[in-house]
Amino acid sequence: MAVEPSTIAETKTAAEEKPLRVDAQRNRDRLVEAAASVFAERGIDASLEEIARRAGVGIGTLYRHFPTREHLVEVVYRREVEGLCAAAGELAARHPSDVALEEWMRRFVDYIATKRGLATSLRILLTTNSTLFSDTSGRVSQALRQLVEAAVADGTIRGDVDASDVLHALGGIYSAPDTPEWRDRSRRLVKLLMDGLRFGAGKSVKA
Amino acid sequence: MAVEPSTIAETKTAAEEKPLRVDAQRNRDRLVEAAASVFAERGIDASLEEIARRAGVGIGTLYRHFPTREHLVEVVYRREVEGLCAAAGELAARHPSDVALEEWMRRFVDYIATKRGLATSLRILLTTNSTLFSDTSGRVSQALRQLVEAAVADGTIRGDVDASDVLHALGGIYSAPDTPEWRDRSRRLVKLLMDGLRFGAGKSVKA
DNA sequence: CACAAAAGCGGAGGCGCCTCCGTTTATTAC
DNA sequence: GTAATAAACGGAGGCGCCTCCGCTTTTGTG
Repeated sequence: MAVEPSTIAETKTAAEEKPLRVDAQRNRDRLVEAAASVFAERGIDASLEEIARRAGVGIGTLYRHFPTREHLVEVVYRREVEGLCAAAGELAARHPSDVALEEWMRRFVDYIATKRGLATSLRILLTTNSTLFSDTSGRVSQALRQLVEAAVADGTIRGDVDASDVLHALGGIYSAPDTPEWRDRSRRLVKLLMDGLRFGAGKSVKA
Repeated sequence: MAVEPSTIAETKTAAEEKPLRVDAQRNRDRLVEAAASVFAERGIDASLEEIARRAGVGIGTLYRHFPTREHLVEVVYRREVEGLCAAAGELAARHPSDVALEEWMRRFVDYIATKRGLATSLRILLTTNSTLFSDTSGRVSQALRQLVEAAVADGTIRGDVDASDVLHALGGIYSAPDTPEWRDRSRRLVKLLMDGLRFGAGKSVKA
């Protein structure tokens, strides 16, 4: 899926199959953008007409590009994963490795918050498109591994853990239903986890 | 479907919880009746408004009785199972036991044909209402057992099989997707199965 | 029977889904 | 540049979902 022409998903589609007419590509991008924000704020059952409206295109255009709601959901989902993974590299480049890891986990939590709503819709997708999940979950854990290994390597977190441990530790996030306090609690969990990871590290960033 | 007027599901609801006003009960019955026939001919996604129309009631009435499509589906489904099980007893009383068994299996096939379409909707139901399945499948296998045991007992079918064998043999029906010839093939399967069951029976009904 | 309260009715109305097709815009060829 | 063709646009229209609430019918009580 074109990991990066100019960062993420928007332009990628151009190179992908048929060279789509420029207006078509522009509209498609707008739709994805609009869909991401509308899904985020109204949930997965948001009105497709609102998405079209917000993208400034007709409803017909939306349907031409995305014949079903699920198609649109999938694209948005993939885009989010893409962004999350790209963030790993950027954070690693810009921050001390433990901070990068912490920040990335924070974003992961937000991402899960989105996906939570998508769950039902994804369930449907998974029956049709089974590559989707293995595909993306592989990418996510790879991104996490990169961060964890870097932090272990330079001693900002303890050495006796690996990426799958951390992923497991984050797993607890799923359990909480959609209570309003869910987000806060998850953040606390991330902080707690980071404290644990930093404890007993070879050295700390700012002694 | 209505296996016959005053045996089954229609009237039962009255006694079940609150003694529903007579007009309400009448409308409810009409709705179930209409739903059964509309679902049968248009599939599970049939318009609820058409059901209301066919029942001769307003759409509001439909929604008052059945707040969601799934509620309505469940009632229809249960009613069908009820009919199928009741048929076992009646067939046993009116026909030689092997003929009763054969006829019942034929009806079972038709029932599955209906359920096929319902599958998706039922999947949703099952997450909510998990008694439904165990409940009904128990009933069905009990009905089958009754027929098989009777036929074994009077020697019209071979003695080395039991109800679960037969149910298993019928299981193959599920495998076929929704080809148009599906129904015919299933009938042939039933016939074949019956021949196998009669073969080597202690005696046959009409020597 | 009469009357009030409770229960139920039904359909208008607002919204979303999705298709269809006449119009517009980009692309390609000259 | 212009013309021809293909690609894409967009929104009207038809249908279904579901809620809401003023009206009707039943039921209980005397």
